[in-house]
Amino acid sequence: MSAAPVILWYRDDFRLSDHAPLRAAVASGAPIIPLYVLDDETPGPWRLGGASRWWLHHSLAALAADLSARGGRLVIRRGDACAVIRQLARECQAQALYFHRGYTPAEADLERRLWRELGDSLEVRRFRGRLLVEPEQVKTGAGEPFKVFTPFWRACLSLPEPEAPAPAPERLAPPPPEVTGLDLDDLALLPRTPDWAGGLRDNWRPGEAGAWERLTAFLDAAVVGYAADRDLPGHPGTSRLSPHLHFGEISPRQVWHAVRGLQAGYAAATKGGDAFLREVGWREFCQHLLHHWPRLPTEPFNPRFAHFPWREDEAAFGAWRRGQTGYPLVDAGMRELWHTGWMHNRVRMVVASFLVKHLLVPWQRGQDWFWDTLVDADLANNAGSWQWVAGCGADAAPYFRIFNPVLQGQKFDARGDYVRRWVPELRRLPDRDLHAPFAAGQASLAAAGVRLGVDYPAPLVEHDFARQRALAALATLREA
DNA sequence: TGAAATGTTGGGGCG
DNA sequence: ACGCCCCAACATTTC
Repeated sequence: MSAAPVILWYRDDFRLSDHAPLRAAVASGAPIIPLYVLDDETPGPWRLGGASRWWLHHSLAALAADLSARGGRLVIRRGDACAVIRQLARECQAQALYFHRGYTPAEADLERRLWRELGDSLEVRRFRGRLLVEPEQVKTGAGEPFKVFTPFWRACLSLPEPEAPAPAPERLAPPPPEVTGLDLDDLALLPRTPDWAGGLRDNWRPGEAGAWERLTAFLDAAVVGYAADRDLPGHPGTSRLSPHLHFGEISPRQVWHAVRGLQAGYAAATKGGDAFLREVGWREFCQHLLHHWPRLPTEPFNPRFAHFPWREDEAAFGAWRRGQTGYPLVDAGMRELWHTGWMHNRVRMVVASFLVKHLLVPWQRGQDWFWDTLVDADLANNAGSWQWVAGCGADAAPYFRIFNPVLQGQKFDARGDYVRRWVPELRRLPDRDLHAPFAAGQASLAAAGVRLGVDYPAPLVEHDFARQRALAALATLREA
């Protein structure tokens, strides 16, 4: 007579190592039902985007394989998670439900419902593990949540060191054989007609092993120069861990300890490692912000911006999405995003600033596009970062800080590697004209085979005009 | 995790 | 030799 099974509910924590709910399930000695529930039906603005669906498919495939290798079996179902779990628990007489705490409003709601509806019949246990620091662990002197990053991060760093991560269990007891689920393919997560995922396949390896491959490669090479090189989009100076962290294929605690471990024996990694962990800190900050301000993805954190005179300009928004603004750095970024599902962070700031300030398109529209196209699309990071760029967020860049896309290109892509890669029609322009083809001489354009307005668009707006217009729009907020 | 405008300074050309 | 102007180069302020 085997014990009643434990349901191990997976959601954006698709790993076996450093996984407290899994460890507890193994320790219970009971059969384990690793469960993933795709909720595609519940209406809501944050249904998974296309790139996220692609990643999810492959991450689930990797998780299923990793579980099988240890004797387990992933069970996939679809529908409202609460209803699915209730049904499954009834089917197999489960004794318990273990899962990681989530921080989005929808996840928090779901957890409350689970407790209310199933708490009497099941042992419902929630674990921490998707963040370094729980929202309740850090508060300002006044007892409020932090609204400024630097003191937030200082408070995080003053806490005791995060626990050392635990290894993956060697074996786990399989679910009862009568428990069935869907095939991964039944979820229809992959793009079909057309299959636009070629660039994603070429650039990414979803899953726990792929996450460690990235982290290891980063710590072996790029972390030493990270503080400066992370700003160069043409240089492989960043970790590219963001999608792996979003899907929980690696935990921030594992990243933390890997970096600290390296720093302990290798002084050259001190500065870069700290700068890198600070970026992990921004992730924590955004997750905390969303926890405390659930309307972060829809409403400006700074309420004054509710009256900002945004423009509805579908043509300009379309040109931005397609990478046809006439500013090479902006266009390179948007094309990198479309092709690979990712964009270098420096360029994310520039393209976002361009949309919000040069075009005056609401930041929510940009957020929507990123949500659909980024493999690391994350509700908290996306909302926090767009609000930061737009100037209405917590600890935001002041609205009047307007990036000049030409200067940003000359400064961070001086040799043009990045622009030439993603905007090949400009490849033959000399460095001095590459970031401003509209200002190049006729001879230079002709020599490079570029006809403005034919091979490459003229600028959507002129920078000086757009800058003045954005500042004028901001001025209306002060009057209001 | 800016950029542009404005102010200041100091070297050098020139009458 | 001297004052004047120009204008980088740098600093400060403003948006």
